[in-house]
Amino acid sequence: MTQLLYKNREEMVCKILKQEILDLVLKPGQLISENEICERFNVSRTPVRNALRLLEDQNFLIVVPYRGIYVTLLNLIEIKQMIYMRFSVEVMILDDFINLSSNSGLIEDIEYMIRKQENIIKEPDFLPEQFYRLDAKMHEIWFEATKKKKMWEWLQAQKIHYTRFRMLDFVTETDFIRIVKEHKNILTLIKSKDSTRLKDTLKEHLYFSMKRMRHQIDVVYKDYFEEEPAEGKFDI
Amino acid sequence: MTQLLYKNREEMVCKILKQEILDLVLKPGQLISENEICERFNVSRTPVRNALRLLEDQNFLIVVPYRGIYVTLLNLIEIKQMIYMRFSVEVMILDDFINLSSNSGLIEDIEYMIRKQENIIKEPDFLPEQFYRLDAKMHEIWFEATKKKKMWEWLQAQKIHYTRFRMLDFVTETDFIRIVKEHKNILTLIKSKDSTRLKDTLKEHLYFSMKRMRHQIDVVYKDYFEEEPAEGKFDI
DNA sequence: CAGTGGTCTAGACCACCGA
DNA sequence: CGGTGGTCTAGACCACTGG
Repeated sequence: MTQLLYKNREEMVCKILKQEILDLVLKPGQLISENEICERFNVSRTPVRNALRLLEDQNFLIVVPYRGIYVTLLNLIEIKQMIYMRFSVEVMILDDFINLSSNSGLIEDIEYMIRKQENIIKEPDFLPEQFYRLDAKMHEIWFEATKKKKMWEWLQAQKIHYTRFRMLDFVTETDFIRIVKEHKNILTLIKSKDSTRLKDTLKEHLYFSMKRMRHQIDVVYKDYFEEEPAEGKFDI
Repeated sequence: MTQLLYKNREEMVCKILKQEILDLVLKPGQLISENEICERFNVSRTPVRNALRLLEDQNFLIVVPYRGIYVTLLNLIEIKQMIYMRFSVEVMILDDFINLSSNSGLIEDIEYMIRKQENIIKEPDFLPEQFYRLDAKMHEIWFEATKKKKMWEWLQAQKIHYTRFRMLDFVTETDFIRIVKEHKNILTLIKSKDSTRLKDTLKEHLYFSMKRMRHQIDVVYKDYFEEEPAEGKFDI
């Protein structure tokens, strides 16, 4: 039974709904109902409510009292600010990282991660998720080395909107070769301890997905996003 | 009745426990029990469990399955990383802020906040909480102006440990005059658009509470903190 | 009004811990 | 073993929404 795959019904409901939201089976803006979920999974309200509350905390759902529960729309403002926060923090972290007395072993780690990235995108049955996992692992290296692991966890916890955003990105064509090339660039700059150019390259790297998606956002996936205030559009 | 002060029993339990934790009535490390809470407030497990889950999410409690629920210890590592994140982000924000074309009105806002701070600390029945609220309001100005309000909210949401840390700070003697002086310094540097010195001053400002508390942490409040790995002690 | 969520209870049974 | 939390159900009643 499905039962055995999950610790409990709450987790089952939560995980399944989450995946459906990420996969856009449940569309941004869509209405869902407590009772429907109860019936669908054949469980009582308690585990369903707990699951829904979790999903609300994680920003997948928004509960409107006495009306209904909606899948959240993607929020470009939040995504931009998330990227900005990543950028601010990572600039400083990398600055610390290149000044670490003994980072030679770590540089090898980074080189290894990049090689893995190169290999994986060549495989015929390659899945974008795998790449994003490797990408995250690489960034994690310098957070860990500069003893900022907790910060990395916080940043990860808040990136829900960003995650779904990237999910759209899968559908679109993603230029993994370019991404790996940028990673190599970053590595070179780390080695040469070129703080200034590192900053620019990192900015380019983190903001690239936003630039690439701009058209898709404005046209194809328009309904999945919250209205933006007009002035906010070009000042990422 | 107490009932009328709160939306529901869950909120009542949550708010009261939270305040007791912040006030150190419930001490870091202390064991509490679900059943005790139920009896004490005369409510069933459901609202208590929900309240406890919220407090756990907010890092006030840690639930150890089948054993008990403990008030969390303060975690210096997290506090340090929180300050670091504040610092990284705020450096960049202020850099954007001083380059804003029209920030003259905003500078007046900052001046106004600083004046209020000066006044409030002179009052005889002045409470530190009021000062911290004003302090937060001031920092918020440049987050808002650079359109990074969401980021500010995220940072606020994660500062629980930091909040209790500051709570200890109340007990200790806090040099509010110095803090206001630093604020004035920051303002001057904003006006002169001196990005480099702004960075240093901000660092000093944000890390000051940590330095001041160092002795208290190591001696007086030792039991309230988690063990730190020895090497982490001096590398904030 | 009917429908949705919001709140809560009582009580059941299970799973794990430490003595 | 006894005690703690972990999970879940069934069912009750309330409060707000929209038509």
